[in-house]
Amino acid sequence: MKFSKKSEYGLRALLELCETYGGRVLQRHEIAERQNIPVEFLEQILLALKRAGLLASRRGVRGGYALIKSPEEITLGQVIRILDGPLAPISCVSKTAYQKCADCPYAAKPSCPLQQAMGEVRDAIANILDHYTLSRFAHSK
Amino acid sequence: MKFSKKSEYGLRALLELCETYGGRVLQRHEIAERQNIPVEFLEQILLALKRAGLLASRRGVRGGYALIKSPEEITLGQVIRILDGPLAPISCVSKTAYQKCADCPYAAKPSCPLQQAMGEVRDAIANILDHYTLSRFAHSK
DNA sequence: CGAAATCTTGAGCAACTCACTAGACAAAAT
DNA sequence: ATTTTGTCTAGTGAGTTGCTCAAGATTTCG
Repeated sequence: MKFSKKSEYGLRALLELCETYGGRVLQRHEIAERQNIPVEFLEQILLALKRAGLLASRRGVRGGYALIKSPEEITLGQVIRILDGPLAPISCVSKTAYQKCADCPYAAKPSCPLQQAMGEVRDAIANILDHYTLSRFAHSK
Repeated sequence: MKFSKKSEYGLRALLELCETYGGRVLQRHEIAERQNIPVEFLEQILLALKRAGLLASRRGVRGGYALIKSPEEITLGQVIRILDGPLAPISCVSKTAYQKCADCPYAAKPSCPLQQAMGEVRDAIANILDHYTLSRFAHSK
């Protein structure tokens, strides 16, 4: 029931990018050094965030990465879903990636006790993370 | 950010055991069949729950497993921690298994933004699961 | 007592995921 | 043209997950 390093590194990297938002770009090695993250691994994370539309990048000599959206528009939930997949603790209660349980005897029935409990958990997690913006995140530093 | 099959199977097995609480014992194959769980795998789960003091067992011809505590006294949080380990999404916010982050630059500082956000998540999860009893769980079936 | 039924223990294993590494390639600046 | 950056794809070692197997211990019943 843990978040991966990917999410953790991703959030820490965004923390740095929030600071220079609207200003200069940051290069991967700058982020990596300040946040103590293996640079090639960080790269994959930054690229994923770029593909998801959160970051822009420029190659070449004065290249680097920059936030493309304002920190108020980005939530921790978004970031974690990009890097770690759905938040739901079991897939039959996921709203973004629902999947019917294959082996659960309650799958066919009208209600499943597990689903009810896990649904509450999912909602609680999503409620926090989908309302926690990067601006608040970065500001609490 | 998922719970394992172990927790899922464990909870489903306890669902069955709640039904016969105070009455007869259940054998692993009965539970396995009804809940559609591989019997040898289930066994490991039942033994873990036994070692944790939730179940009693008897060997031999009329043997089987039975709940040793009342369903009101057992919470989903307890069960999941037994089978899956701590609930916290990152170990630096775990109350039952705290561990200082090795590489985080905020580890030394007075406050860490990640810790604050993840702490809220941890509390929300624990709040639900540590108050959700097996009796409520089984009753919602 | 002895056989059958059941739990107990420990080991093993294939597939997968995680965290990271490496290397070739593309584009931008000088 | 060369250097500096990002881009992409693939690989890899360690660990975890989900499960299987086999040998043993204990209880009941005939």
